[in-house]
Amino acid sequence: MDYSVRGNDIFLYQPDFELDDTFDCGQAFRWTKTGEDSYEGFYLNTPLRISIVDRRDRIFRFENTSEQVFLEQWYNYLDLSTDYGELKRRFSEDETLARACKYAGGIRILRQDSWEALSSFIISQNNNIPRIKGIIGRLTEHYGGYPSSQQLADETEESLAFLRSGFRAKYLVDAVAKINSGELDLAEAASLPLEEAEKRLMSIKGVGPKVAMCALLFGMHRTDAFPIDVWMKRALERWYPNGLPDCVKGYEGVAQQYLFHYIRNHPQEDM
DNA sequence: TTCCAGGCGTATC
DNA sequence: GATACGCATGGA
Repeated sequence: MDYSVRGNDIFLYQPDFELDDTFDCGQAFRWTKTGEDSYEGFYLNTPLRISIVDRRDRIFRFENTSEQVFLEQWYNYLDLSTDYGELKRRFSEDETLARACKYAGGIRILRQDSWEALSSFIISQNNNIPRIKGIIGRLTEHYGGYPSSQQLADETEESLAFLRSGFRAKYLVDAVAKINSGELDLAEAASLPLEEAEKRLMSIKGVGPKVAMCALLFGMHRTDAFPIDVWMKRALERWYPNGLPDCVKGYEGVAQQYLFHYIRNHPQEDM
C-alpha cells in the first residue's frame, strides 16, 4: 500500500478504485456524492470526506483524518489488503466478466459492519435505492448515528413508524430481539460454512436467501456469498445458464458485484 | 392512475 | 419444492 500523510490528510495511491463504482453500486447506503470528485459517508460512526485529486495518477485524499484512523478503520473498510487488479485478471478469463470488470473496474467490496449491513438489507427488500437511503437517513438522524442492536432494544413496530419503512419494521424488531438475546451471533455465523451461515441468518423473520447473502458478503466479507436478486437472475439466465465459471471460485460475491453493476446499466443489451 | 423497487411470508398444490 | 399473491411506501 502506497500512502503519505500531509497535515490532517492522507493521500493514497490506488489504481483499482473509483468512488462512483464503489460508493454508488448498491452495496452501502450512507455515502453521498458531494461533488464531481468527492463523497462523504461513514464507517459505523466515523465520518469521512474522500476525493480523487489526481485521476491520471490515481491519488485519493482522505480529508481531516489521522494515520491511526486510516490504518485502523479505512484500510479495512475499503478492503485495501485485497488486490482487485489480480481478481479482475482472474475473472477476465470469462468474456462477460471481462466486459463487466472493464465497465466498472473501480468496484471494491466494502467491509461494512455486520449489524449495519444486515439491518440495511432487511430494509432494502422490495424497495428502491433512493427510498432505502431515505429510511436509513431517518434512522441515523433519529439516533445521531447508526444505532446498534442494543440501542434499538426497546423499539417496537409502532415506535419505528417514523422510519416509514412499511412492513419491514417488524423484521427489524425481530432481528434486534434475536441478536440481543444471543439467539443469533453474527460473528459466529460469519465463520460457518456458507449454507449454514445463510440458514442461521434466515432464522430472522424477513431474512431470506438474498438478504442473508448480502449481509454475509457486505457485512461479514464472505466473498463466496452470492446474492441473487432480480438483476442477478436476469444475468444468470442471459450469460450463465449452466452456472458460474470456475475462475470466480471463492470470490463469487465480488464477481456478482461487477455483474450486478454491469447488467443494471445495460438492461436490454442482448449478449 | 398504475407500475415497480437489490424479497419474503403464507397459502396452496 | 414449486408457484401465486399480498405487502407499506413513494417515485416515475
